[in-house]
Amino acid sequence: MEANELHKESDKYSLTGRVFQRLRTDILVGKYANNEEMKENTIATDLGVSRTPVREALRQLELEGLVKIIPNRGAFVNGITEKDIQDIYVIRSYLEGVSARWACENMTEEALNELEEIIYLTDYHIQKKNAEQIVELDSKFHEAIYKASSSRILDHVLTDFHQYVQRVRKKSLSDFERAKMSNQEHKVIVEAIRNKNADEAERLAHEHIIQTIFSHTTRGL
Amino acid sequence: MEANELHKESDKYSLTGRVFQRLRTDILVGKYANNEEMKENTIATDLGVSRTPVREALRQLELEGLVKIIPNRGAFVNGITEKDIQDIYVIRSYLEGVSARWACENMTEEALNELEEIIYLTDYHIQKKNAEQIVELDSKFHEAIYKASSSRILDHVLTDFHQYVQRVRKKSLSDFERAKMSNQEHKVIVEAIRNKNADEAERLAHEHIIQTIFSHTTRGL
DNA sequence: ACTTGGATAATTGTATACAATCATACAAGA
DNA sequence: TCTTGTATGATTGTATACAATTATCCAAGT
Repeated sequence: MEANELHKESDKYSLTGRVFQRLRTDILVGKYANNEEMKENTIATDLGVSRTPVREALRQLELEGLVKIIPNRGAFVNGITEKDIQDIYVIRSYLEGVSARWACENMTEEALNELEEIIYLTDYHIQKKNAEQIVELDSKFHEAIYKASSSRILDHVLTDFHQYVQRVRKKSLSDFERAKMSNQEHKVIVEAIRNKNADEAERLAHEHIIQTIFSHTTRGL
Repeated sequence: MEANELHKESDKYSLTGRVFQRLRTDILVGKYANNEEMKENTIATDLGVSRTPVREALRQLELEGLVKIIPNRGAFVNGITEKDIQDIYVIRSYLEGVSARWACENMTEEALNELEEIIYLTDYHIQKKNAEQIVELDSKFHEAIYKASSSRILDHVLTDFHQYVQRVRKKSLSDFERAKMSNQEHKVIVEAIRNKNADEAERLAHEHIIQTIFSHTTRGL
């Protein structure tokens, strides 16, 4: 579990938080069949904990839409479909645009330098063909812009969606040709933000995600 | 609590669900000061329940970002600010656009007729100056389009945001001049959807929310 | 006066116990 | 054979008990 994947302090320390993360991952990577019942007792004994943290985790997952709880009946898996992923990308394409726009007004010099450092490092790892690091840096890049938008609402929803798709398809950037183009797109986005060209930043960030969708669908990833 | 305000089955029946709704409303309408500590015991005795449902509700609220839980320390209110509301409107303006676009492909004849019925009814209540009904119909209109987008992801996030701002400012459409314009905008949106003019539908739905922001800020609501 | 240490109280975290609800199976009757 | 009722077991809902952690207070020492 990478550090940037948790947005609740309690995730690190509390049992409930860990159970939540665990179940979320398990659902997203498909360890549960869709509509499968998630019995509190079974999960609890499997994980070696009591029912209490399991219940709390299940109720959190319900809020995220990953499980459906029918009162007095139980919790049932609501995995995300291929269409859900596609939808999320489209939604992200718009919101990343807004994020880049707002970053124009709020991004600090340090944050900008950090972005450029990420781009530089990414170039290196593309050369070395280090898929793992490329994905990691891509996450950092996007989340840095989320933060720079200075909107906790936008940051919250984008981080959620980003993690959502991230977990399902880690393989996105293992096409090194696409990774190269992607990093190039990152470059011009940062340039637009540095020049405080909000319209351009929004358009470029939007197109960037659209490109990502395109490269997915054409390659069947 | 109107029927369209709950998107979890469990809300109706379980104690946890009711406590969740109650605390959420209380936070949004400002019954708790920002950063105020929400002690499990206090809330439990206040509501006449045990700590268990309160804990589960608090953890759900944490996921929504309405409270911040510090492990072994407690839960603290994270109320939404005026800026948060503004941000939500901007985000909605984009996503309502997407929603209208997708509705072009998926909306059934019945759903379209329902939309037109809502518009017709709204005209009536504007004449009668029934603010309550106007707000209610406005919600129905938007949520019908969310549903018609045939995207559970988009529906989920838009419904959340819509409820968010709804609860904070019920007064939005009590300006009858604005309500008139709003309904006019609804009319042309439906027309665009009926004609399956996706670009136009998106643009109009987007502008519609922008107008809403504008009427808020200029009137200081 | 200020800090530090430790006892005590308050609060959260987790587990368990009990109550309420629902699913299943099976038998009785039409 | 099909329905229906009922008993039984399984599962969830809620409350409570206990453990772990943290906050508070006060006294002792510098």
